[in-house]
Amino acid sequence: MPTIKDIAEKLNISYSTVSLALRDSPKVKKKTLKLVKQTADEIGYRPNCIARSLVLQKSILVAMITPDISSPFYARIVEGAEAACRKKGYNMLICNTNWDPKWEEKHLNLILERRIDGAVIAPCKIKNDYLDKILSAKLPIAFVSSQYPHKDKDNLIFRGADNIEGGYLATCFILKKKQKAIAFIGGSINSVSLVHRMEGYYMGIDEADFPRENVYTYTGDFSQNSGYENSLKALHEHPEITCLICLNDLIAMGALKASRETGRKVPEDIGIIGYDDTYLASLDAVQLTSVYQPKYQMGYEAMNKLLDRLESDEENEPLSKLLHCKLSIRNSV
Amino acid sequence: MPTIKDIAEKLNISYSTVSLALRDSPKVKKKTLKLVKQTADEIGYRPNCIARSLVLQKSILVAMITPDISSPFYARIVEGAEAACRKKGYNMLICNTNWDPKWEEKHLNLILERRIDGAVIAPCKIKNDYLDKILSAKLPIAFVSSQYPHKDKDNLIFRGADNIEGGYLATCFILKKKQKAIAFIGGSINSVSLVHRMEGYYMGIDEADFPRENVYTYTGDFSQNSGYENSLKALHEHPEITCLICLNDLIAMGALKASRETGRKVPEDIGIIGYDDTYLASLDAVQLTSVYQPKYQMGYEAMNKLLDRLESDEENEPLSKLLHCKLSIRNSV
DNA sequence: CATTTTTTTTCAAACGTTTGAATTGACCTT
DNA sequence: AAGGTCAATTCAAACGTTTGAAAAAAAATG
Repeated sequence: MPTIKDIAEKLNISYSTVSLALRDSPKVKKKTLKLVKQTADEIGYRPNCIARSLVLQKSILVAMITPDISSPFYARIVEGAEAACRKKGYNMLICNTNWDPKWEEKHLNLILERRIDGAVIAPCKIKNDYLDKILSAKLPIAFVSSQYPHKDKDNLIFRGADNIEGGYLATCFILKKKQKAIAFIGGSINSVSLVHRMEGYYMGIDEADFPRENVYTYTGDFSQNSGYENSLKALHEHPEITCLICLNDLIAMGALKASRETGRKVPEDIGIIGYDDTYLASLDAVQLTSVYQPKYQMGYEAMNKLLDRLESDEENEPLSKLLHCKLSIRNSV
Repeated sequence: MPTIKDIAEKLNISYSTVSLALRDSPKVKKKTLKLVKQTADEIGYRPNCIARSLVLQKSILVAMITPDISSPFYARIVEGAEAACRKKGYNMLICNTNWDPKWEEKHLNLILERRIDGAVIAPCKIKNDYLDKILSAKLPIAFVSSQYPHKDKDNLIFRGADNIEGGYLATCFILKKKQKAIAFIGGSINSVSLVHRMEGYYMGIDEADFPRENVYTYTGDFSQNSGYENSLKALHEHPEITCLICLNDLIAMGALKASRETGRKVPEDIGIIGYDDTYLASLDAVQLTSVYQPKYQMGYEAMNKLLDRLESDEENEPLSKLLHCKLSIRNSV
């Protein structure tokens, strides 16, 4: 592949001049500039980003770390982040952790070694030693979806939805109608956002004076299958349940299936409410009532803020911002 | 950030030795090796991939270009590709083209400049001048999903499903039952795979001696909404239609909605068949019969083959491989 | 025409690695 | 004691850029 030197030799000028010319420096004579660009085209010259990165000490490369890029929730966040990158001319590395902290660590290490300029991360665990280490290593990081508890918390970029609000909206809504018993389906408490969400759920429950002994909890992971099995179990152990509160839409899909299989009609016999309001919920065949989170916006703003920080030090709006949830009411409650 | 030189100075040895030691060269005394690694740990040394890439002339970085990473079809392909990268220790850049050849070109250019080692691409257009240029620039590229027509075709890596077979399976299946009229919904012919798919569809139609004048075609894009609108139009213009053949699952979702809204029951009054067999089709609430493509496998194998080629020149299995489709029969026909 | 000023070009070091060739020093042979 | 072998280390160039400082060339000034 041709280099700057090749152009220089061909034109019999120094390669400093070529370098300057290629970047439209006003220092170089217009005639030379044109000549340089022309021969660059001719021999098919491409700037070498690697060399450039080495001297400039930045890579114009940024990473996005998510637990599961194939989930409709994270996919939408990734989309937003990608859009922000595209707009600013950055490239984005995508790293899937599969909910495994080991892989999260591995990816973060690689990011450090690649001298990536920064990363947006949707952490898969509430707290991590290596995340602390990375944060003290001053690698610019933005958190999305889940806030990270860190001593220097006020200096962290974060975009996520108000999960307390989201949970609160959900239980308020379902308890407007009379419920005999309700159950939470899915989600082990391993992230801050879930803790908040539960807090919100219970706020609504207490406010409606619904007896806590009629609230059951079934923990599991975030998959459709886990939702299915836990719902079956719940409906079997407590047939009086009139509403399944699912910790995301995928789980709700499983709950829908379980309800139907046990001969219950939705929403007549049982209510089901999801969380995230992914496009699954909006499918005509599904029509799931769900708590909307501004996923795209979260991804976009987190990345955008990160890139802002990379490019200048002036900060205008706050680093951390909690976005509002709202209820997408459809036909499952 | 500390460098090799820092370690060398601290230990009063040359930095060549440090470099060797860090990579476990047998040339360096065990005692020194241990000492080097220890101090590297102490001062928090991280190898600098950029410098390394510059001298080694490779970046251990690979790109995946897709039209739409948020579509369940491509997302699954990306997952497969990502898995292959992870296994071999490569990082993957993800590039979204949004079905826009302009962005495809831009991404390819950046890939060239970044000295990315290679790319897997799911092209958004049947033919492109700049893709030709890139191919002659000898950047290792693997095609996935859509085959690319190129003079040096036999030397291209490709993994995709047999779309002729897939289309054939679909029409054979629906024509086992009696149909009055059928319609194709969605998809403009801009990719080789679609051409093949249509060929397959018609193979089945002709084999069943179904009259071609009872076959209608409605073109559009690949979105749910396009599926919805085209289906409405089709059912309005030709109420006798008894089956909608959708060019992907998203379109089928729209068709499902349109059918329901016009008071038709699925599958009693109208049959709907999708393509790709994404997890949308498998949702309990949806139960869409669809043509399965091995998406994950396509992504995985394309990337894997690409990485193989990057690491050695020996080729054992063929570069290009057409995978089999099969019918996932559910409850919509 | 000699000076000064301005424009344009070149020099050379730097970024952090890798690596073939050269060097050093220890130990063994004869 | 000279020569040879081997292990361990060091030298120095290379990868392809950028950039402040120096130099050269051109233009303006008196």
